[in-house]
Amino acid sequence: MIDKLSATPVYLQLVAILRKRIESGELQPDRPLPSEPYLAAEYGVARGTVRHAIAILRDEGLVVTVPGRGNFVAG
Amino acid sequence: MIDKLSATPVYLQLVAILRKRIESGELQPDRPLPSEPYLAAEYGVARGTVRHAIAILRDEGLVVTVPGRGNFVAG
DNA sequence: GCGGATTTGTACGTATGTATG
DNA sequence: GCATACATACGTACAAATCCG
Repeated sequence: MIDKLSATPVYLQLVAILRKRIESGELQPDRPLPSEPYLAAEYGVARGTVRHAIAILRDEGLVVTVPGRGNFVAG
Repeated sequence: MIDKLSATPVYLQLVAILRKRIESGELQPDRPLPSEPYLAAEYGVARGTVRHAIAILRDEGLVVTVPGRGNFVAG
């Protein structure tokens, strides 16, 4: 999934992957994304990199973050 | 300047400080801000915290970042 | 053109705090 | 109280871009 040798930064690769998972319907509106630690383990990246990617999706309005609960696909 | 015990996160305190330095005219349009390592040392915070604050000012359009050159007050 | 210095960019790891369930 | 999850903050390392001698 993630190519750490690519010219595209890992966090942008992750943005693209998560956006695809959302737009494909695999991750559905009002449903939580996998937790940040889970995504970090799933893709073999640091949690900070996951947070960087999610922050971009949040800016785009695709994701809503709720402290203590999780990151949700915008409804 | 920075109160690490405040309820206001350090990076938001830094946003307020830098915004004031810009709006007061101390930091002038098209002139560079002090470098990130310099600001980090000046305020006794980590460089990541400085970058967090600058990213917000960039989103607000007050700062323009040029890789390899520096962060500039929007002209 | 080359090398070194400076500055921002990316990525990692760790620790602690806050909110929720 | 405890476990889970996000928020903040620190530190480190290296890459990439720029500039200058």
